[in-house]
Parts: sequence; structure tokens; C-alpha cells
Amino acid sequence: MKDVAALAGVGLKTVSRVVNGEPGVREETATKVRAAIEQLRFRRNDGARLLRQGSRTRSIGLILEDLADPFYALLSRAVEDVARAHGSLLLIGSSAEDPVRERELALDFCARRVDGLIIVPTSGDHGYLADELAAGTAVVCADRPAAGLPVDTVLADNRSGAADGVGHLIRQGHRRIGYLGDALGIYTAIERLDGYREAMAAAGYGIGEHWVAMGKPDPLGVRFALDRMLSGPEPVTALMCGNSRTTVAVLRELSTRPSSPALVGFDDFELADMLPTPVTVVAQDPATMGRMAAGLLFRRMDGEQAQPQQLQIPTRLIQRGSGERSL
Amino acid sequence: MKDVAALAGVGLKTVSRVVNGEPGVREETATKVRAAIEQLRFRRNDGARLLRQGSRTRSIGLILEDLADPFYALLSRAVEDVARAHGSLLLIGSSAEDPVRERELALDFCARRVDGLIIVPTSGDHGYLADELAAGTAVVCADRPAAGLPVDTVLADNRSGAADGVGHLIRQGHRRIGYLGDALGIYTAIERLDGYREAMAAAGYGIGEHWVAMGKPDPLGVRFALDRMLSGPEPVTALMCGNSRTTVAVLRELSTRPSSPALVGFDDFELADMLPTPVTVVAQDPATMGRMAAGLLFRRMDGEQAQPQQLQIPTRLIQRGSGERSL
DNA sequence: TTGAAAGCGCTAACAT
DNA sequence: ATGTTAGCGCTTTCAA
Repeated sequence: MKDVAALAGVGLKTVSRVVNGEPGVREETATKVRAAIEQLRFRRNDGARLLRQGSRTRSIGLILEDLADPFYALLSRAVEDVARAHGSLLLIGSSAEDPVRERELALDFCARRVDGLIIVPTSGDHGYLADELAAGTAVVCADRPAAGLPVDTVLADNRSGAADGVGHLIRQGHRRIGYLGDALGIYTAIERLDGYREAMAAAGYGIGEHWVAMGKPDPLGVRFALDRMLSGPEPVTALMCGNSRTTVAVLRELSTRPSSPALVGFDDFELADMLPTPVTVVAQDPATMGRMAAGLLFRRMDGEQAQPQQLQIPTRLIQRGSGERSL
Repeated sequence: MKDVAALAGVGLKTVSRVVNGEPGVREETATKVRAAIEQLRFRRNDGARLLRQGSRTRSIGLILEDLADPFYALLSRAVEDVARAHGSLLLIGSSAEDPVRERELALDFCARRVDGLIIVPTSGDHGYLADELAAGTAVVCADRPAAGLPVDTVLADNRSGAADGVGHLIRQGHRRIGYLGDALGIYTAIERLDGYREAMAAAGYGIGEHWVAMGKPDPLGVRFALDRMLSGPEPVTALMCGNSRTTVAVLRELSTRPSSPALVGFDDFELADMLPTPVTVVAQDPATMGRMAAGLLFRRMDGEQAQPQQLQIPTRLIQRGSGERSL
């Protein structure tokens, strides 16, 4: 900028005025300055600008489990759109469900002075964010709450969604219903499992010893779980799956077996309607989740001071066939 | 930092030393400083640090078509992993295939002084990047080249991949093969169409008047295209689809019809193997593409001066059934 | 309409 | 081992 000023034969501030479209520059002078800018290929350094202005950096950070997961990819895109509408850039990072990694990312983002942070919290402790919050960084949680951190949070209606799915199976006449969910320790896994239990209890049905299997959705684990659930004197006649990856793993395993229990999955996925037996699901809405989380974040950044709120997004049962196989 | 220095009763530079773990501070002094840091909840402002150091900002930008698209989501994750390994943060933005938006994003990123930029170029002009290149920002293109911009580029082997798929159909005995691809103007759409033409020509087969349909993969367009291809005196007996979204749209439309032509899709997609007729595809590898693009980018950022290179990632034909229906 | 000086928060280069 | 000064590239303040 100094060079531009020198070349144009004007003061530093005049260049600044031209660059920022501020008034108070004669058109003639402005033209000279623009020529110099062109010639020197000058680009304003926004880092320096932000530093001096001491204002917002017009950037937000998003930390989620895995950017490549379709659910989070959709959520990210919604966040991006809102950020864009507010003139903010988006920094993004995948925690891979690792609290250490999440923390590193969050602190890195804060060191860069993002104006706000949207986090899909891992199961670790989030005390470290309290300082950042106090320092004025807006924080919003999406998909899961951060234990003990008083921030706006957007969740799906996990518990009643799962209960809905299970209730649906019960209405088809099923009494012995198995549940396959994600690793315990993940908030949504626990909530949905609770929903399953509630629905079974509400119907007055007991839960067999081997009917619940929680864990990362790997093929082998799913196979063993199904072995146990589908054998013995009282095999399950229906399955509720706690997330779409598990649903797919279960479908793959079932496709190698003769038996075909009824099945409802939590979380919709692409082509669920095109499979040999179209899959009934309790659908979430990742785009809405992202949009709402970002909306809350920007409200906070705009100075909203109200008590942190917790928003729940309803789930929706989509009947496609796999859940309507009666006994 | 000034406050920390005052509270600890030391000089500014001493605080800086402690914060950055530089040697030359007595443990006793360091302890005092750390106490002050704790008390004041001091966090170094990386923006100021970067400005002063004049060095890299340890951040890169990624601009793609749509973050929510599974292909780009996988690519993004791979880029993120490489960036992480190099200690860089990732700024991300979706161009939505709009050259204006792409340009805005790119220039915003450059104004923030990202060290490098990975772009999935839209069809617009990319001259504006020449200045940034000259200014020292590393640029790499992924998935498509940027016309007239001399930068490293990573592409799938679109043409021979499509030719492979078509050749496969030909080997099954098909002579009348239709092609449905993305909107012309998109680089990959043209390349793959050319591959189809080459394969047909190589076999000595002509291409019927209505056998090629290019456009956004919307259900209506696909329906009309299939109407034309599958009717008349010489209906096609096989289809090649130019991208996974088109493939899915075609499958949906075909599921409402009695006829079932053989089908090969370009680009793999989840559950392709689980559909009633598992789908044969020419698979790309988005993760490898992202990894390679990021690898090239960091090599450039490390000072690599060689001529821009163009890398091609081979595609892979995966036979699953839909492409093996012989006549 | 214009520009000189001060300073954003930090670090490099020198002091001491 | 520690502190002082200057300055990264910009904007703010205030004076001309």
C-alpha cells in the first residue's frame, strides 16, 4: 500500500480510501491511485486490516465428526450457505470423534480469532471452551450437546424419533425387536437406545438378553450381533438400527441370509427407496440442523444475550416397505 | 500480551518467549508469566503473529462445486487430512458451478492470504488467478483444468474411463448404446462424451440421432431422453451414464418401466452394489484425487519450481451386473 | 480533499 | 536472561 501511495504520489490514507471505496477522494486522484494499484497488482491484506480494525474477522469455524459423512456434508453445506449470506468465511475440520483433535481444532480456530464456532462435540470434556466463550467467541453445538457448556444447541429429536420407529414396528405386530446402535459414549447413540427402551416398555414388552448391540458399525460386529439376535428359541422378528451406517451394514449382512426381519433405520440415506426392499426410516434433516445452528450462531454474534436455548428438530417416519413387513 | 507482561512484571518479549516456548527464560520467570497468562486468560492472536512474521498463514483454501456432493465431500476430507498433516487450516467454499461465486471465494481467500488454493474450476474464465499466482499463492486444480492457467492439475482419466465403460457394453454384444451426460460446458461431461464417441467409432458403430442426451440430471429431462432412446425402430439396448447423479436419475426412471437396458455408470456411488440389479460402474477415486491435489499444492508451497504438471488418476471398471446383461 | 502520526498485537533484531 | 525498539500492513484520528 505504501508502494502504491508512492507510485501514485499520494498519501497512504488516500490509497486506503480508494481501496475501501470511502468518499472524500477526487475522481482524478482516485484514477491515479487505481492505475498504481493495477500496475503493482496490489491486493489489500485483510489480515492486517482485521488486526487494526479490531473487529470481527468475518469467519466462523465448523468442527464435525467427519466431513466425508453424507449427514455432515449436508450439514456443512447449510452452514456454509448461512455463513455466506452473512459475509463470513468458513473454516472446517473433522474431529474424527477424537476429543484431543477437536480441542486442537477449536483452539486453532480461536487463535485465528474466528467470530464463532459450530461444534459437533465429541464425548470428551469441553471445559476448555468456557474461556473462549468468556472471551467473546460465540459457540453453538449441533447434533449433540457439550456436557456442562452453556451454549445454544440444536439436536434432532433422537429419543422420540427412535421410539416412533420402534412403535411403528410394534404396531405391525412385532414383539421381539432388536436394536443395533452406535458406540455407547456417543450422545445420540444413548438417546436413541433410550427411545427404543421407552417404546418397548410402553408396549409392555420385555427386551431379550441379546437384543441390543452397540458399537461402531463394522461388518463383523454386525454379523455377530445378528447371529445372536436371529437365533435361539426367541429370535427377534424386527430390527431398529440406530444410524444409517449401521442400517447399511445390517442390510448387507441380511442380504447374505435367508431370514428377513422387518427393519427401521434411524437417519435417511440415499437410495434407501431403491433397494430391493425399500427401507423405512426415521429421517433427520441435516440441512435444517446446519441452518438452525448457523442461525443461532449469527444471532449470538450479533449480540443476542438471552439464555442459551436448546432446539429440537422433529424427525419424520418414512414408510417404504422394510418396516411394514408384518409378522 | 502487554497486560500479561505488566501483571507478571516482565518485558513484552519475555511473555512472547514463554508463549512460544522459546529458550532463554528462567523457569522461575516463566512460571510467573504462565500464572499471569492463566489469570488474564490470555490467548495469542495468531493474526497479529502471522502479520508480523510475514510468513505463511498456514491455511489453504478449497473451492469446489458443492460440499454436500458425496464425491466432493470425500475429496474435501482427503484434502483436510493432508492439510492437517502439514499444519494448515482449511477454508472451504462451494461455487455452485457459478464462476462469479468462485471468483469471489478465491479472491476472499487470497485477501486472507491463504498459502494455497485448490480449485475445482467452473467453466468461466480464470485469468483473475494469474495475478494471485504471480503474487506467490500456490494454485492447484482438481477434477477439471482451468483453461489457460498454468497450474498443477489432477484429473480422472475421464475419456478412457468412459471408453472403457462403453467398450465393456460393446463386448457384451451391444451395438446401439445411448449416452446420458452432464451439461455440456462442464469439462468432465465433454471428455466422457468423447470417450463414448471414441469407443463407438473404434467398434465401427454409428451413433443414432437421439442416443446422446446432455444436461443437468433432472428427472424430467432424463425421462424424455429415455423416451427417445428406448422407442422407435432402433431402440438402444444399453446405456452409459456420464456421472452418478445421472445414473441414479436413470435408474429411478427405469424402475418405472418394463424395459431394462444394460447400464454402466461413470462414478461409483454408495449402495450401487445393493440395488436390485447391482450397478456396474467406472469408478473414480475422489480421496486419491484430493490427496494428490493437496500433495501437489504443498510441494509448490515448499518452493517446487518445476513446470506445472497434469496428473491423471486411472478409473476402474467394477462389474456388478447391470453392465453384464447381454443382448 | 488530503495526509501525517499513532497504534492494532505481535515478533525480529538488537541492546543490555 | 531479559528488555527495548522498530515495524508487519493496515485503519483511525486528527490536523491541514
